[in-house]
Amino acid sequence: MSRLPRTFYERRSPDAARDLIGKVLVTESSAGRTSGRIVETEAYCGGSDPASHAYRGLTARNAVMFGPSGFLYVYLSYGVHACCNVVTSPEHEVGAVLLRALEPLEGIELMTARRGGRPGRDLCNGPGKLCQALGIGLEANGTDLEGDAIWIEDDGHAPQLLGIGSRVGITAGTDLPLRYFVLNSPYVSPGKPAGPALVSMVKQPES
DNA sequence: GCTAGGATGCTCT
DNA sequence: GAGCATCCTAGCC
Repeated sequence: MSRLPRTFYERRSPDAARDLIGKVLVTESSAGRTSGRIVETEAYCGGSDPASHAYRGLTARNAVMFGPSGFLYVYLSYGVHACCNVVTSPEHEVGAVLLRALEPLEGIELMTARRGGRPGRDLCNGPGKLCQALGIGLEANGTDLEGDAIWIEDDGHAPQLLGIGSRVGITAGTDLPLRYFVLNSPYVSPGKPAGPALVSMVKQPES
């Protein structure tokens, strides 16, 4: 079990989004430790991607995306739900990876309580849900993933079948295959892709 | 089981 | 003032 170093995040968002599948997101607070395996991500490519918050340039909300890689960008969606991104980009570029779904691993009781008693796969199968389950709120915006509150670990696990398709819940850039997910995982979010659901699938070597 | 629609408040034009 | 990288519930099959 090793934490991902900042160099892991210092590359193009689609590459980082693909390689984050199978990694473990961990949060630790006074309430306890919770963690889950990442089973779904989406890449947002800054200035070249009309669906990205960074597309229209630097604002007070998206300032973290324009900062160094390996930090958390958390924003409020639809005025109700927090959504959690990891800032990933080579130097002088802007990009982020949206974490959409997790397979719960540790602290399931705490997650269930945070989610109002909802059991099983409904704990983390959506961007708003996983933030709620792991206790990630707007105050986590700008958190350093090399700190001791929130980080991502590599436990050597890699999914055997990786799906690549269109992103979910957006109205621009819908034709870009920038959504990565574990095929056949019951923990992937139920949202309907804006474009083709499955563009391609990749077999990973067993690890 | 599936689908449609309302809630909700911040952000940007 | 409109639009949103969503979630939940009621209603229907």
